[in-house]
Amino acid sequence: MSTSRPTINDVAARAGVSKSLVSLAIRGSDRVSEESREAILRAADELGYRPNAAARSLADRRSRTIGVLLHDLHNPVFAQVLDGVQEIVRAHGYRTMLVTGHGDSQREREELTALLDFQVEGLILISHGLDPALAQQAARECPVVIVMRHDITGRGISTVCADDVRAGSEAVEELLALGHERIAHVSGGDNRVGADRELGYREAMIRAGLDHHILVEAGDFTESGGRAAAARLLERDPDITGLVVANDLSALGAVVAAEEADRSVPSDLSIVGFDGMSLAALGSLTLTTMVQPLEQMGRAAAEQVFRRITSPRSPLSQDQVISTWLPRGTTAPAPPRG
Amino acid sequence: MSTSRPTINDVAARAGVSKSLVSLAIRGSDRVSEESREAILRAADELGYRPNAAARSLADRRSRTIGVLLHDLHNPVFAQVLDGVQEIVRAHGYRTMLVTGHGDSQREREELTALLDFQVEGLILISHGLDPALAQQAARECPVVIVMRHDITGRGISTVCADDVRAGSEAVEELLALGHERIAHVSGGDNRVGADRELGYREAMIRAGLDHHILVEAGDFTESGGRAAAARLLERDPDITGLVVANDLSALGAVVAAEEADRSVPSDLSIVGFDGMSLAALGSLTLTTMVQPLEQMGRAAAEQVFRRITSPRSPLSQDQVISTWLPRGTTAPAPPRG
DNA sequence: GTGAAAGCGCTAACAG
DNA sequence: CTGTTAGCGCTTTCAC
Repeated sequence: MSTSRPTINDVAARAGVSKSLVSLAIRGSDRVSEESREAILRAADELGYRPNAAARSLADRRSRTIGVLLHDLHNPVFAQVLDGVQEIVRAHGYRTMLVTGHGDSQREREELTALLDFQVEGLILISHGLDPALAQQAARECPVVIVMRHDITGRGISTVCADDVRAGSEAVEELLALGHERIAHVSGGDNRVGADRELGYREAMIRAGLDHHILVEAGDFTESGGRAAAARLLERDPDITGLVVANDLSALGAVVAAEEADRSVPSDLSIVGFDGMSLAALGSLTLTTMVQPLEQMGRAAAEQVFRRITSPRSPLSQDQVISTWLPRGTTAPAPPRG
Repeated sequence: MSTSRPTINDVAARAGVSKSLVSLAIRGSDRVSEESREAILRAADELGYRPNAAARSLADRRSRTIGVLLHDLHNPVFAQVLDGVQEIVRAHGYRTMLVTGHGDSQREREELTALLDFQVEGLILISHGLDPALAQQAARECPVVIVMRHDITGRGISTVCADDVRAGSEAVEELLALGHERIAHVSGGDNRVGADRELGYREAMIRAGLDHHILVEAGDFTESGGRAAAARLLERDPDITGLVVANDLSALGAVVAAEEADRSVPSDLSIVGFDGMSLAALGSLTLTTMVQPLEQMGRAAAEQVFRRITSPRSPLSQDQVISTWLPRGTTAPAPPRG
């Protein structure tokens, strides 16, 4: 059991050398004689020695750890971004320490604090509901990269985002191209990503001269929120033929609402989401969506963190990635006017 | 920037006391005079002091951290278990350190090693493909609780599992009750969870005198694997009316395969999954499934870990939870015999 | 090459 | 109540 693990001293004793030499040998320094190295490695192996990470990061003053705050784990979208992050972090020989705040700001603060207490060397924040003050505060202690929220800026903060306004407009424009006019919107609630997509929707509608058809109900990026909001929209205006929904997860909810309202998708009603989440293509239901390059965003974020760790004076970046239209099973030409 | 955070010494100096007293005050000991406490807390606050987690866990010889290994983050099922885990871990004032192995055994070993190097006080392993040797090795260093794999046992290992054999049988029996006879199975590949569910399927078929209709194709717990396996089954025997699929994720894939084979679900073909994953109810597609109480399993696992941390000699448990039939949109009475 | 000594920031006796 | 003294396990000068 926890009969305390062997320490560097045990190895040193067994190999008959000093602990400094063990330290060097373990980390593969070349200033150790072949002979000593062998003895040390063998002793370590026999003892089952492995360095204590806490001691090392204390002495080293670097944790070799990147902290990642995720909104939550239920939306697979975050997992996709995380994959990109992990790939780069691992490549640098670092580890990632993952926490989630479940969209609760207080909880996010606690978790972030815990990461900082652990002396993470960099922070990647992936949460659309993130409190800007939190991020700015964290940025005083280590490099911070924010994914999906370009509006949070400040000293020490970089961002990796899609152009959500443009994506919002493009979703509308694609529906327009399919002949839709009565296009409503399920928004993403009180946060910048949602607000931007909604803005894009509104602008595109106005540009198309369809201001009078602008119709919005608030969702919250969850499946149930999207379902409820879509239901309200369909009740307010049964003539809607197109629905632009703030993200894929709530768009899946909107599909449910559509069926409950006896609208068949896509023949009666076209639905578009955002994100390109991996599980959005299921069964009969393959969601049309504005895809974001999620893994790529994760990689970009991690790369930026390491750039800043390596050269703290390197410039802060504001990466922007491109969202693209991915037509699948929930969109079709507008039904003939009734 | 990282201009080194204030330490306990800085606080002590500023408050005009010794660092031991600061240590006590910070942790809320009552052996500190009201006067000193105030001075210390104020100094700490002014300096923005927060204890260094690495130093603390080194001196304390406890990390107050529970390590969690997850198969991967793309199957929302794991997120649900994790929620239960986190709830309990937080309640104990501990933190969780989360890693994933993406189903790769070598990678799982690395990540597990990293957790142990960090001196986690307990380990919760949630990965159906887990290598038993890995778990047993880890159990020599700290209490280990394995979720979903009752077959991995050993000194220091507890388990929290559903009775997958029974669940497998029950899925079949429910289909039998709906009048199905030609019931095939998409398995979960080379791991015990999958094997158990398959065994349950086989046993139930045999008990029903339907051995000659036993038909199995191997999936791998992924959506695409389920889709491919289901497609093969439908080709091998077009008369199948029921499909028991090893987990929800692959069941969703099976639904796609069914539609591609022009079988309509559930009127032509009933499909059952396992797990009760939150995203299995989407749009027209609400999957019938054998639900496991995922959050509860997570809580049970965490509670067991703390029980073992608190009293190392407390008995190893083998918790078993109940899977229940949740009929939804992908099952229906068997079509009349052609 | 190798070892002795001095910390990293914190906790934990043990005296006062 | 409070300060002193030792470490926790590891890295890192800096002599030899």
